[in-house]
Amino acid sequence: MDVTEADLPAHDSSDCKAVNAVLGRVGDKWSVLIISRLGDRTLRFNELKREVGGISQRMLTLTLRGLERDGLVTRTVFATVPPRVEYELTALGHSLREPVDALARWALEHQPEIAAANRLYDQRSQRS
Amino acid sequence: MDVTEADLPAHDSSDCKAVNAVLGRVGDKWSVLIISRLGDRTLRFNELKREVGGISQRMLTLTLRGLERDGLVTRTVFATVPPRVEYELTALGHSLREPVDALARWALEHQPEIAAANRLYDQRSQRS
DNA sequence: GGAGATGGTCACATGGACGTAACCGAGGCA
DNA sequence: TGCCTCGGTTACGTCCATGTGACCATCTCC
Repeated sequence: MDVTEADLPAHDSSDCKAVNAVLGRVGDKWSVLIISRLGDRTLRFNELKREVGGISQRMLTLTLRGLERDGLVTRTVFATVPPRVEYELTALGHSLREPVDALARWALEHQPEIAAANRLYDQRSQRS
Repeated sequence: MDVTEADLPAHDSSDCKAVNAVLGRVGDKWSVLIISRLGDRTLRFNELKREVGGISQRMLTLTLRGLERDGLVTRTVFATVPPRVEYELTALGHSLREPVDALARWALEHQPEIAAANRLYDQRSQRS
């Protein structure tokens, strides 16, 4: 049987676009970190900022807006003073953690091989 | 028990770097497409260029170099004339397909939800 | 009265990602 | 002689993502 077509997950252009959109999100360092932090509990804007560490206010806002737009997090404003805004993973956001964690596990598992390949490659290119 | 630490896949900074390196690769549109194309058979440079479609020669070279450096593909030069160069997934490269395909499957599966969330978000922000 | 926290927005700068096009060297072919 | 293919490399330009720092309004606390 011909599996060459069947086991490519994204083959037509519309599928490809959807996959690339998700891949773009996942390729984004901040999105992944935020989803990871939001995994166990809801966090407020500045809590998130402190927890993630190193993210600028602007990027946090932008990233959260993107995640919200994709239906991965919910934003809840409490009209207290000072204002309080809580971010929480949606069910969709939680379900994304599974494949992302799988990828992270792969990265950790194969990190030594990648590092070794890097060293080998750099050694060779230096020799030339 | 306290699982808040245990089930975060990347927590210390070195792990985080490794994960981000892989996430960067995966977030790269071309890398994923190339790995996908190389999944079933080895391809030559221009075959790959034609198969992927829309990639510039420069980006193909750069992306392949990156993948080679990470030990995901092998580059084999045949000293024929005209020269022939074949690219092939390594075992490591093949193993990466599994989590990446999982992510792609997630994307396809949840594409309608994401699209719906997008529409809803855009509607709301337009109303404001 | 002034500073700080909260959750942003806006203007600006900059670096890196990416595309475009030219060039290359060896050989086949007309 | 000159053009084509293959598999690049290099120079150059452009655009977008991201960081920086200022500003805002409101309330509390010192």
